[in-house]
Amino acid sequence: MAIDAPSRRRRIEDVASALFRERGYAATSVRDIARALDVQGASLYAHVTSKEDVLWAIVDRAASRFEAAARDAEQATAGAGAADRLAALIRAHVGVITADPGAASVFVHEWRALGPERRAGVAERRDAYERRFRKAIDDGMASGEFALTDSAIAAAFLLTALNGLATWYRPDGRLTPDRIADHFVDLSVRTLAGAT
Amino acid sequence: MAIDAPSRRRRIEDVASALFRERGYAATSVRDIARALDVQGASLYAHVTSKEDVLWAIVDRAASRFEAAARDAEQATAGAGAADRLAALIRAHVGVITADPGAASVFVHEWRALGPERRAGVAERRDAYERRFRKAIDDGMASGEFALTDSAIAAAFLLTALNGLATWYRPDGRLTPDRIADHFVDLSVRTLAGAT
DNA sequence: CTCGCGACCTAACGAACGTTAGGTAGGAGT
DNA sequence: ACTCCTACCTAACGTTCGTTAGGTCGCGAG
Repeated sequence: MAIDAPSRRRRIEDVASALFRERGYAATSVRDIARALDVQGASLYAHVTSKEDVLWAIVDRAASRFEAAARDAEQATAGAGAADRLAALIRAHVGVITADPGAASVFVHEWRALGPERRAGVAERRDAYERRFRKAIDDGMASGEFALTDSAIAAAFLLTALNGLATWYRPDGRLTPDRIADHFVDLSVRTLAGAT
Repeated sequence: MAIDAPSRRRRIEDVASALFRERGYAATSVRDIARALDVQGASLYAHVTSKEDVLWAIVDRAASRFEAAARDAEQATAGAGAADRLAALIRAHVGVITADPGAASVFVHEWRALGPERRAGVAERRDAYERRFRKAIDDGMASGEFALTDSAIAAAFLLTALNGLATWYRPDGRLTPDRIADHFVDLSVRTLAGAT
């Protein structure tokens, strides 16, 4: 086997990501995933223990990527101001989404389909992740870099706009991930720091 | 029958809206909807011809509301500048979402579950609706009210942020619909008109 | 050569799905 | 009193779902 051939398990998750993104988890059957791999539905169970397990693997990996990217962004801007830190967080967020839009979209939209305990865990990680953005916004308000009357609604506004990228991004689109990140940083800073 | 008692059909659609919003169309069974109404699953078919028909009714009505609200907003700001027109469009959008978050959320997220012909029709109406925002943004760029380098990505950014409200809005939340509209207009204008 | 193993197959399971058929109860209109 | 009509019921249909069982094939290692 070639050294970098993706494992069968991994290829299943990638195909499932794309299908879950397009139709949603509930509307995608195990046989749909198998058909995209030119295989019988039952054959997947040699590599996978359940359908929800595939969803969990996708969501968990995507969550870890977002977390790692945000951690790196914060470390790289340790001494800088809140606006620079937020810009780095946004670039990291855009980078994770564009690197794997399927997984990112599933993470954003389909995690509700998980069982109660896993869903609760994801909700917690999601909240912690959003708090990093929230903190950067609050710090920016405190330092005068941002001019806002309500950081909670600004954070919700911004994060939804950022996450929307997972829905509409296409690798063959007009803009490269870097250009999109540029625009997103620009738009976000305008949103928060507009002249009052 | 009391004059303003909602019809049984309408009550089914309202309950279905809420369930579709929470779990998605595919993950909600006809028997789930029936259980929420304290009725057997098969009993719904006295009022409804199919599950997809319920989805279609919800989506179609929501689409009509968005269209009517946008039309009114444009008429009310016929002589004003692009920024004022966009502000009116945003207020209208927020108003429709907060008036019926279930239907709005289903319109935004679940229309993909419709059959091909209906889905295509909704996609077209959706595009036409978004073009109204796009036009206001382009007009604002032309008149100098907005300072942007790429109206397409700004429109996508903005519309996703606006639509996100359908996901996180709760009637018993901290902010009234009017206050949310104030914030959304403020944030949007900042996003588009930031000092460059 | 043979052994084991990864990858796949067919067949089938019970459960849940959307939907249909046919029937019952009660209230409103004549 | 009789007849609709609305609203609901139980029972069942065919299909699809996620999943299990058991078998086949080919290939690399000993």
